[in-house]
Amino acid sequence: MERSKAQPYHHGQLREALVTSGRALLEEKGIRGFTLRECARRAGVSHAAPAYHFASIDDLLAELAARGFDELAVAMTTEANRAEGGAAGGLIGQGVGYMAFAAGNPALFQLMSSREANRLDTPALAAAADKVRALHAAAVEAVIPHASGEIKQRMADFTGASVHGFISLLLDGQIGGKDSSRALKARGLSLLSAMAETVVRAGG
Amino acid sequence: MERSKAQPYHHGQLREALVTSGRALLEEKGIRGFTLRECARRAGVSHAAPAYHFASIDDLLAELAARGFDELAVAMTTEANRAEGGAAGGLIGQGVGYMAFAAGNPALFQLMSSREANRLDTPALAAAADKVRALHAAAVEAVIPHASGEIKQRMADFTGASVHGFISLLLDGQIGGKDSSRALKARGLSLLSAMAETVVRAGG
DNA sequence: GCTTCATCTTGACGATGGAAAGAGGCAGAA
DNA sequence: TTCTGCCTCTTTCCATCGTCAAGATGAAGC
Repeated sequence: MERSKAQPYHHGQLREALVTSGRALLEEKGIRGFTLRECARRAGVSHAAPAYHFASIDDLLAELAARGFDELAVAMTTEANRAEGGAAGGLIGQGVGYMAFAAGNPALFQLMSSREANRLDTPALAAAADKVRALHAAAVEAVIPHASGEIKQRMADFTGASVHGFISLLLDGQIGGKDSSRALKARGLSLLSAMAETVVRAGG
Repeated sequence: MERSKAQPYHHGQLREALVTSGRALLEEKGIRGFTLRECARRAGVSHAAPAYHFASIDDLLAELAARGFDELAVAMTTEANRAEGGAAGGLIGQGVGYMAFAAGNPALFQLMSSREANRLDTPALAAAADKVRALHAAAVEAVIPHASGEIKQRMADFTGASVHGFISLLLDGQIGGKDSSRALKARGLSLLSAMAETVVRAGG
């Protein structure tokens, strides 16, 4: 069969291409609309080609989730570094990065947030999620370095739950149904600053 | 074909049977492992029988989610009524009911929490979710009846996000990985009481 | 008893995830 | 250079899925 130069027999970058097309497909069709064959189609290969790179569709989803956590970590770090206000500002910045990532990649974020319900579990995914958690714990630690371990953990629970819960409910339409994007950002920032204040108080 | 008395041609309660088997299947196999045909099999009917009662598989999932919200509302109300400590105790009770329901029905809860990602949207589902939200708003209102509308809303955001975020992260293994069930309950209660205290302070 | 009609079954269609077998092309050995 | 082996991709096949269309069943009203 004739083959154009754009689609040689050996793709060469198929794994990356599948991750890219898969991520787009996930956001377009949602978790339940995601199919391996459509990913392959968009990457320009046959439906069985992905098998060599991903053992199963769940393996590809797990890879997408793992890369999502990597990217989430970058977003959190970037915003934390840009923020002013010392350690507390850094913690708020992490929250901003977290929410911005979730808002920008809602379906991927939901996949990451419900990998248990979707039965996804690979070492790479666990490690990527661990890294995000460590980043968050370090930010809390920086705000209240002299507090007890228990208080630090409680504050990490509290801040993590607040940020994750707020953006999750928002993306799911449970809060702020008719508010403007601008107003929602203000509500998010308000939540973040109140949250940071609570942590600071807990450290004193 | 011969038919046992247990499986007459007309099931009679098929809709209810499908909801029951579907709910069990959801918890067993997760959202991505859920199939309409398996629901029908467990209900003892042919694979096409559900079509008369549910327009599509998404329609059945939406029904499961809607009933989940109904049940969640009952759990919240029951715990709130049982709680002591006035309005603040009631708010805490709602949180206890919320977490208990989520912990007892993790897959269903995740379905309810990501219906956007799963593209589920029916009037009954929206109404059931609204009722839960109204219940929560009323509990906050009862704690700080004299506060401004903005503060009430902010406190509802805050408490909703805290409770939802905590139990979501917990069910997904993001927090409390190796802790005992007892310790986790304590952490949850600690979070709830701190949360209620924050609301009370916001009202003064 | 007969009709009617909601309910359920059977059978079919296209699509999916996955396995098996074979073709294509690159890279190292001769 | 040519040959050989292996990694990659295609083709073909299978069981299963959701959904549709057509037919069978039986309860309820006449």
